[in-house]
Amino acid sequence: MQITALGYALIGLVRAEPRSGYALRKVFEDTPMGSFSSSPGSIYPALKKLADAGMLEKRGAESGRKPVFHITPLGESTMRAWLELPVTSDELAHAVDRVLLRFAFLQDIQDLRVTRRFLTSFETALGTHIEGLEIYLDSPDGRSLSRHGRLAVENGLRGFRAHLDWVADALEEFGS
Amino acid sequence: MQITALGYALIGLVRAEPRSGYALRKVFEDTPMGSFSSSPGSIYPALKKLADAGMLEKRGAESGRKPVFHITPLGESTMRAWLELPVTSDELAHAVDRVLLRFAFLQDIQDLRVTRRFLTSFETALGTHIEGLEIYLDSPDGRSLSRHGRLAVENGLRGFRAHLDWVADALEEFGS
DNA sequence: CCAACCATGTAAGCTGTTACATGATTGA
DNA sequence: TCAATCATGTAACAGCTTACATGGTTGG
Repeated sequence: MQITALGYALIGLVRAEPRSGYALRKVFEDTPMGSFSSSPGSIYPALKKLADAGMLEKRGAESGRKPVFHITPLGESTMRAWLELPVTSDELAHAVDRVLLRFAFLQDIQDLRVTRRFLTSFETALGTHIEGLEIYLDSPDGRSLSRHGRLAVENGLRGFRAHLDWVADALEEFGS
Repeated sequence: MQITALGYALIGLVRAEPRSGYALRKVFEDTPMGSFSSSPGSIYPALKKLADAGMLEKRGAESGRKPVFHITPLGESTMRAWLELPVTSDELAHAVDRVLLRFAFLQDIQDLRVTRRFLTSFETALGTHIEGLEIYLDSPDGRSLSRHGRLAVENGLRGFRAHLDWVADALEEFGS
Protein backbone atom coordinates (compact mmCIF):
# COMPACT_ATOMS: atom_id res chain seq x y z
CA MET A 1 0.00 0.00 0.00
CA GLN A 2 1.22 3.41 -1.09
CA ILE A 3 0.94 6.00 1.69
CA THR A 4 0.65 9.67 0.77
CA ALA A 5 2.12 12.62 2.62
CA LEU A 6 -1.28 13.25 4.15
CA GLY A 7 -1.39 9.62 5.24
CA TYR A 8 1.92 9.88 7.06
CA ALA A 9 0.85 13.16 8.63
CA LEU A 10 -2.27 11.48 10.00
CA ILE A 11 -0.44 8.39 11.28
CA GLY A 12 2.23 10.54 12.89
CA LEU A 13 -0.26 12.79 14.66
CA VAL A 14 -2.32 9.85 15.89
CA ARG A 15 0.84 8.16 17.03
CA ALA A 16 1.84 11.10 19.18
CA GLU A 17 -1.65 11.21 20.65
CA PRO A 18 -4.87 9.37 19.77
CA ARG A 19 -7.27 11.77 18.09
CA SER A 20 -10.62 12.05 16.38
CA GLY A 21 -10.97 12.99 12.73
CA TYR A 22 -12.10 16.43 13.71
CA ALA A 23 -9.14 16.98 16.04
CA LEU A 24 -6.84 16.08 13.15
CA ARG A 25 -8.57 18.56 10.88
CA LYS A 26 -8.07 21.25 13.52
CA VAL A 27 -4.34 20.62 13.51
CA PHE A 28 -4.19 21.33 9.79
CA GLU A 29 -6.34 24.39 10.24
CA ASP A 30 -4.63 26.02 13.19
CA THR A 31 -0.95 25.14 13.00
CA PRO A 32 1.86 25.56 10.47
CA MET A 33 1.02 22.03 9.31
CA GLY A 34 -1.63 23.79 7.28
CA SER A 35 -0.01 22.88 4.00
CA PHE A 36 -2.38 19.95 4.18
CA SER A 37 -6.02 20.58 3.50
CA SER A 38 -8.33 20.33 6.45
CA SER A 39 -11.36 19.61 4.30
CA PRO A 40 -13.52 16.70 5.44
CA GLY A 41 -13.44 15.30 1.92
CA SER A 42 -9.73 14.61 2.24
CA ILE A 43 -9.36 13.67 5.92
CA TYR A 44 -12.20 11.21 6.48
CA PRO A 45 -11.63 9.07 3.40
CA ALA A 46 -7.89 9.04 4.16
CA LEU A 47 -8.54 7.89 7.74
CA LYS A 48 -10.87 5.19 6.53
CA LYS A 49 -8.25 3.93 4.11
CA LEU A 50 -5.57 3.83 6.80
CA ALA A 51 -7.95 2.01 9.13
CA ASP A 52 -8.83 -0.49 6.38
CA ALA A 53 -5.12 -1.03 5.77
CA GLY A 54 -4.62 -1.78 9.45
CA MET A 55 -2.43 1.23 10.21
CA LEU A 56 -4.97 2.90 12.48
CA GLU A 57 -7.79 1.63 14.61
CA LYS A 58 -10.97 3.49 15.51
CA ARG A 59 -11.82 2.93 19.14
CA GLY A 60 -14.69 3.92 21.37
CA ALA A 61 -17.33 4.01 18.66
CA GLU A 62 -19.33 1.10 20.14
CA SER A 63 -19.69 2.42 23.63
CA GLY A 64 -21.27 5.71 22.65
CA ARG A 65 -18.08 7.56 23.53
CA LYS A 66 -16.55 9.80 20.98
CA PRO A 67 -14.42 7.64 18.73
CA VAL A 68 -10.70 8.30 18.42
CA PHE A 69 -8.07 6.75 16.20
CA HIS A 70 -5.17 4.86 17.71
CA ILE A 71 -2.06 3.65 15.96
CA THR A 72 -1.63 -0.12 15.45
CA PRO A 73 1.61 -2.13 15.55
CA LEU A 74 1.54 -2.19 11.74
CA GLY A 75 1.13 1.58 11.66
CA GLU A 76 3.97 1.86 14.13
CA SER A 77 6.40 -0.21 12.09
CA THR A 78 5.38 1.47 8.83
CA MET A 79 5.97 4.88 10.36
CA ARG A 80 9.27 3.82 11.77
CA ALA A 81 10.45 2.53 8.41
CA TRP A 82 9.44 5.79 6.76
CA LEU A 83 11.20 7.88 9.40
CA GLU A 84 14.40 5.97 8.83
CA LEU A 85 14.50 6.62 5.10
CA PRO A 86 17.42 8.85 4.15
CA VAL A 87 16.68 12.14 2.39
CA THR A 88 17.30 11.94 -1.34
CA SER A 89 18.05 14.88 -3.61
CA ASP A 90 15.06 13.85 -5.69
CA GLU A 91 12.85 14.44 -2.67
CA LEU A 92 14.29 17.94 -2.34
CA ALA A 93 13.23 18.91 -5.83
CA HIS A 94 9.74 17.52 -5.60
CA ALA A 95 8.64 17.36 -2.00
CA VAL A 96 10.66 19.32 0.57
CA ASP A 97 7.68 19.53 2.89
CA ARG A 98 7.64 15.74 3.15
CA VAL A 99 11.23 15.93 4.34
CA LEU A 100 10.36 18.39 7.05
CA LEU A 101 7.30 16.39 8.01
CA ARG A 102 9.54 13.39 8.51
CA PHE A 103 11.90 15.42 10.63
CA ALA A 104 9.10 16.72 12.84
CA PHE A 105 7.89 13.18 13.54
CA LEU A 106 11.38 11.99 14.42
CA GLN A 107 10.62 13.50 17.80
CA ASP A 108 8.85 10.28 18.71
CA ILE A 109 11.94 8.16 18.23
CA GLN A 110 14.03 8.10 21.36
CA ASP A 111 17.24 7.10 19.66
CA LEU A 112 18.86 10.38 18.66
CA ARG A 113 21.17 8.59 16.26
CA VAL A 114 18.21 8.23 13.90
CA THR A 115 17.72 12.00 13.89
CA ARG A 116 21.42 12.51 13.32
CA ARG A 117 21.45 10.05 10.43
CA PHE A 118 18.47 11.86 8.95
CA LEU A 119 20.14 15.25 9.24
CA THR A 120 23.35 13.96 7.73
CA SER A 121 21.56 12.53 4.71
CA PHE A 122 19.64 15.80 4.40
CA GLU A 123 22.94 17.66 4.40
CA THR A 124 24.38 15.44 1.71
CA ALA A 125 21.27 15.69 -0.47
CA LEU A 126 21.26 19.47 -0.13
CA GLY A 127 24.91 19.64 -1.13
CA THR A 128 24.27 17.59 -4.23
CA HIS A 129 21.20 19.55 -5.17
CA ILE A 130 22.80 22.95 -4.63
CA GLU A 131 25.80 21.90 -6.67
CA GLY A 132 23.47 20.80 -9.46
CA LEU A 133 21.78 24.20 -9.51
CA GLU A 134 25.14 25.99 -9.52
CA ILE A 135 26.35 23.85 -12.39
CA TYR A 136 23.16 24.57 -14.27
CA LEU A 137 23.55 28.33 -13.79
CA ASP A 138 27.06 28.04 -15.16
CA SER A 139 26.10 25.89 -18.14
CA PRO A 140 25.21 27.32 -21.57
CA ASP A 141 21.53 26.79 -20.76
CA GLY A 142 21.85 28.60 -17.48
CA ARG A 143 23.86 31.44 -18.96
CA SER A 144 21.26 32.04 -21.61
CA LEU A 145 18.51 32.49 -19.02
CA SER A 146 16.66 35.76 -18.91
CA ARG A 147 17.17 38.00 -15.93
CA HIS A 148 13.93 36.82 -14.38
CA GLY A 149 14.74 33.19 -15.04
CA ARG A 150 18.15 33.46 -13.47
CA LEU A 151 16.73 35.27 -10.46
CA ALA A 152 14.08 32.60 -10.02
CA VAL A 153 16.74 29.88 -9.95
CA GLU A 154 18.81 31.95 -7.55
CA ASN A 155 15.80 32.23 -5.30
CA GLY A 156 15.64 28.45 -5.20
CA LEU A 157 19.34 28.30 -4.44
CA ARG A 158 18.96 30.65 -1.51
CA GLY A 159 16.16 28.56 -0.12
CA PHE A 160 18.28 25.41 -0.24
CA ARG A 161 21.23 27.23 1.31
CA ALA A 162 18.93 28.34 4.14
CA HIS A 163 18.02 24.68 4.63
CA LEU A 164 21.70 23.83 4.73
CA ASP A 165 22.41 26.41 7.42
CA TRP A 166 19.50 25.06 9.38
CA VAL A 167 20.80 21.50 9.14
CA ALA A 168 24.19 22.60 10.43
CA ASP A 169 22.57 24.25 13.45
CA ALA A 170 20.30 21.29 14.04
CA LEU A 171 23.23 18.86 13.93
CA GLU A 172 24.93 21.00 16.51
CA GLU A 173 21.83 20.99 18.70
CA PHE A 174 21.67 17.21 18.50
CA GLY A 175 25.30 16.90 19.34
CA SER A 176 27.04 15.61 16.30
CA MET B 1 -11.94 27.43 -16.93
CA GLN B 2 -9.60 26.67 -14.04
CA ILE B 3 -5.93 26.61 -15.10
CA THR B 4 -3.46 24.56 -13.07
CA ALA B 5 0.15 25.43 -12.33
CA LEU B 6 1.18 23.03 -15.07
CA GLY B 7 -1.20 24.79 -17.42
CA TYR B 8 0.36 28.17 -16.76
CA ALA B 9 3.83 26.69 -17.13
CA LEU B 10 2.89 25.32 -20.55
CA ILE B 11 1.25 28.54 -21.72
CA GLY B 12 4.20 30.58 -20.49
CA LEU B 13 6.79 28.41 -22.20
CA VAL B 14 4.86 28.35 -25.47
CA ARG B 15 4.42 32.08 -25.22
CA ALA B 16 8.16 32.67 -24.97
CA GLU B 17 8.71 30.37 -27.95
CA PRO B 18 6.36 28.04 -29.87
CA ARG B 19 7.14 24.44 -28.99
CA SER B 20 6.06 20.85 -29.53
CA GLY B 21 4.76 18.70 -26.71
CA TYR B 22 8.01 16.83 -26.63
CA ALA B 23 10.06 20.02 -26.40
CA LEU B 24 7.96 21.07 -23.42
CA ARG B 25 8.53 17.73 -21.73
CA LYS B 26 12.27 18.20 -22.20
CA VAL B 27 12.15 21.52 -20.39
CA PHE B 28 10.65 19.83 -17.34
CA GLU B 29 13.19 17.05 -17.59
CA ASP B 30 16.37 19.06 -18.08
CA THR B 31 15.92 22.36 -16.26
CA PRO B 32 15.15 23.47 -12.70
CA MET B 33 11.51 23.67 -13.81
CA GLY B 34 11.55 19.95 -13.10
CA SER B 35 9.13 20.30 -10.21
CA PHE B 36 6.58 19.58 -12.90
CA SER B 37 6.31 16.06 -14.15
CA SER B 38 7.52 15.44 -17.66
CA SER B 39 5.40 12.34 -18.10
CA PRO B 40 3.44 12.13 -21.34
CA GLY B 41 0.33 11.28 -19.38
CA SER B 42 0.32 14.74 -17.85
CA ILE B 43 1.66 16.93 -20.67
CA TYR B 44 -0.33 15.77 -23.67
CA PRO B 45 -3.76 15.81 -22.04
CA ALA B 46 -2.97 19.21 -20.52
CA LEU B 47 -1.96 20.60 -23.92
CA LYS B 48 -5.10 19.23 -25.49
CA LYS B 49 -7.21 20.86 -22.81
CA LEU B 50 -5.51 24.21 -23.29
CA ALA B 51 -5.97 23.93 -27.03
CA ASP B 52 -9.65 23.04 -26.61
CA ALA B 53 -10.05 26.04 -24.31
CA GLY B 54 -8.56 28.28 -26.99
CA MET B 55 -5.43 29.23 -25.05
CA LEU B 56 -3.05 27.42 -27.39
CA GLU B 57 -3.17 26.49 -31.05
CA LYS B 58 -1.50 23.52 -32.68
CA ARG B 59 0.01 24.56 -35.99
CA GLY B 60 1.77 22.72 -38.78
CA ALA B 61 0.05 19.38 -38.27
CA GLU B 62 -1.69 19.49 -41.69
CA SER B 63 1.34 20.13 -43.84
CA GLY B 64 3.31 17.14 -42.63
CA ARG B 65 5.63 19.43 -40.71
CA LYS B 66 6.19 18.76 -37.08
CA PRO B 67 3.39 20.42 -35.18
CA VAL B 68 4.14 23.09 -32.61
CA PHE B 69 1.88 24.94 -30.19
CA HIS B 70 1.45 28.69 -30.45
CA ILE B 71 -0.19 30.99 -27.95
CA THR B 72 -3.53 32.59 -28.92
CA PRO B 73 -4.80 36.06 -28.04
CA LEU B 74 -6.99 34.47 -25.37
CA GLY B 75 -3.98 32.63 -23.96
CA GLU B 76 -2.07 35.88 -24.01
CA SER B 77 -4.66 37.83 -22.07
CA THR B 78 -5.21 35.00 -19.61
CA MET B 79 -1.49 34.80 -18.94
CA ARG B 80 -1.23 38.52 -18.57
CA ALA B 81 -4.06 38.59 -16.03
CA TRP B 82 -2.40 35.81 -14.06
CA LEU B 83 0.97 37.56 -14.08
CA GLU B 84 -0.58 40.69 -12.68
CA LEU B 85 -2.12 38.99 -9.67
CA PRO B 86 -0.53 40.14 -6.42
CA VAL B 87 1.11 37.53 -4.20
CA THR B 88 -1.08 36.57 -1.24
CA SER B 89 0.17 35.10 2.02
CA ASP B 90 -2.16 32.18 1.41
CA GLU B 91 -0.22 31.39 -1.74
CA LEU B 92 3.00 31.34 0.28
CA ALA B 93 1.73 28.66 2.60
CA HIS B 94 0.34 26.40 -0.09
CA ALA B 95 2.12 27.07 -3.37
CA VAL B 96 5.37 29.03 -3.26
CA ASP B 97 6.54 27.46 -6.51
CA ARG B 98 3.56 29.01 -8.30
CA VAL B 99 4.76 32.39 -7.06
CA LEU B 100 8.21 31.84 -8.47
CA LEU B 101 6.78 30.49 -11.70
CA ARG B 102 4.83 33.69 -12.06
CA PHE B 103 7.93 35.75 -11.42
CA ALA B 104 9.94 33.86 -14.02
CA PHE B 105 7.31 34.51 -16.67
CA LEU B 106 7.18 38.21 -15.84
CA GLN B 107 10.24 38.42 -18.06
CA ASP B 108 7.92 38.58 -21.04
CA ILE B 109 6.22 41.75 -19.87
CA GLN B 110 8.14 44.80 -20.96
CA ASP B 111 6.69 47.11 -18.36
CA LEU B 112 9.00 46.78 -15.37
CA ARG B 113 6.43 48.36 -13.13
CA VAL B 114 4.51 45.08 -13.23
CA THR B 115 7.54 43.22 -11.93
CA ARG B 116 8.03 45.82 -9.23
CA ARG B 117 4.40 45.60 -8.17
CA PHE B 118 4.75 41.83 -8.03
CA LEU B 119 7.87 42.01 -5.88
CA THR B 120 6.29 44.53 -3.55
CA SER B 121 3.25 42.34 -2.97
CA PHE B 122 5.57 39.38 -2.46
CA GLU B 123 7.45 41.37 0.17
CA THR B 124 4.25 42.30 1.98
CA ALA B 125 2.92 38.75 1.91
CA LEU B 126 6.23 37.41 3.22
CA GLY B 127 6.19 39.93 6.06
CA THR B 128 2.69 38.90 7.07
CA HIS B 129 3.47 35.23 6.83
CA ILE B 130 6.73 35.46 8.76
CA GLU B 131 5.05 37.47 11.47
CA GLY B 132 2.34 34.83 11.72
CA LEU B 133 4.92 32.09 12.23
CA GLU B 134 6.75 34.14 14.85
CA ILE B 135 3.51 34.77 16.68
CA TYR B 136 2.72 31.08 16.55
CA LEU B 137 6.12 30.14 18.00
CA ASP B 138 5.48 32.59 20.84
CA SER B 139 1.94 31.39 21.53
CA PRO B 140 1.12 28.67 24.08
CA ASP B 141 0.74 26.17 21.21
CA GLY B 142 4.10 27.10 19.81
CA ARG B 143 5.83 27.04 23.16
CA SER B 144 4.55 23.56 23.86
CA LEU B 145 6.08 22.22 20.66
CA SER B 146 8.63 19.46 20.92
CA ARG B 147 12.20 20.24 19.99
CA HIS B 148 11.74 18.68 16.57
CA GLY B 149 8.49 20.49 15.99
CA ARG B 150 9.95 23.86 16.87
CA LEU B 151 12.96 23.23 14.67
CA ALA B 152 10.73 22.28 11.76
CA VAL B 153 8.81 25.55 12.08
CA GLU B 154 12.09 27.44 12.36
CA ASN B 155 13.25 25.80 9.19
CA GLY B 156 10.18 27.18 7.45
CA LEU B 157 10.86 30.60 8.92
CA ARG B 158 14.39 30.59 7.59
CA GLY B 159 13.15 29.68 4.15
CA PHE B 160 10.73 32.60 4.11
CA ARG B 161 13.41 34.96 5.42
CA ALA B 162 15.65 33.83 2.57
CA HIS B 163 12.82 34.69 0.17
CA LEU B 164 12.56 38.09 1.81
CA ASP B 165 16.28 38.79 1.35
CA TRP B 166 15.95 37.74 -2.25
CA VAL B 167 13.03 40.08 -2.83
CA ALA B 168 15.02 42.99 -1.40
CA ASP B 169 17.88 42.27 -3.79
CA ALA B 170 15.53 41.80 -6.70
CA LEU B 171 13.79 45.09 -6.00
CA GLU B 172 17.18 46.74 -6.01
CA GLU B 173 18.06 45.11 -9.33
CA PHE B 174 14.82 46.36 -10.84
CA GLY B 175 15.41 49.83 -9.56
CA SER B 176 12.81 50.51 -6.95
C1' DC C 1 -33.19 31.30 20.19
C1' DC C 2 -29.88 31.54 16.93
C1' DA C 3 -25.27 31.66 15.38
C1' DA C 4 -21.17 29.39 15.70
C1' DC C 5 -18.84 25.46 16.22
C1' DC C 6 -18.44 20.31 16.91
C1' DA C 7 -18.40 16.22 14.10
C1' DT C 8 -18.76 12.95 10.28
C1' DG C 9 -19.59 11.68 6.19
C1' DT C 10 -20.75 11.14 0.67
C1' DA C 11 -20.65 12.23 -4.49
C1' DA C 12 -19.08 14.37 -8.73
C1' DG C 13 -15.39 15.79 -11.08
C1' DC C 14 -10.68 17.03 -12.25
C1' DT C 15 -5.53 16.18 -12.22
C1' DG C 16 -1.98 13.69 -12.36
C1' DT C 17 0.49 9.00 -12.01
C1' DT C 18 1.88 4.68 -13.91
C1' DA C 19 1.90 1.75 -17.40
C1' DC C 20 1.09 0.43 -21.93
C1' DA C 21 1.23 1.07 -26.95
C1' DT C 22 3.07 2.58 -31.26
C1' DG C 23 6.08 4.06 -34.68
C1' DA C 24 9.97 7.12 -36.71
C1' DT C 25 14.70 8.52 -36.69
C1' DT C 26 19.53 8.59 -35.54
C1' DG C 27 24.15 7.29 -34.18
C1' DA C 28 27.58 3.71 -32.85
C1' DT D 1 21.49 -3.57 -36.88
C1' DC D 2 20.26 -2.44 -32.58
C1' DA D 3 19.84 0.63 -28.83
C1' DA D 4 18.65 5.09 -27.73
C1' DT D 5 16.05 8.87 -28.33
C1' DC D 6 12.38 11.39 -30.70
C1' DA D 7 7.46 11.85 -30.50
C1' DT D 8 2.59 11.25 -29.33
C1' DG D 9 -0.79 9.32 -27.41
C1' DT D 10 -4.44 6.26 -24.31
C1' DA D 11 -6.41 3.76 -20.20
C1' DA D 12 -6.84 2.54 -15.43
C1' DC D 13 -6.50 4.26 -11.20
C1' DA D 14 -5.60 7.11 -7.02
C1' DG D 15 -6.06 11.37 -4.61
C1' DC D 16 -7.74 15.63 -3.66
C1' DT D 17 -11.21 19.58 -4.12
C1' DT D 18 -15.69 21.41 -3.88
C1' DA D 19 -20.01 21.04 -2.61
C1' DC D 20 -23.68 18.92 -0.39
C1' DA D 21 -25.91 16.64 3.56
C1' DT D 22 -26.86 15.82 8.31
C1' DG D 23 -27.32 16.38 13.11
C1' DG D 24 -25.55 17.58 17.96
C1' DT D 25 -23.80 21.06 21.31
C1' DT D 26 -22.65 25.45 23.35
C1' DG D 27 -22.48 30.33 24.43
C1' DG D 28 -24.17 34.99 24.05
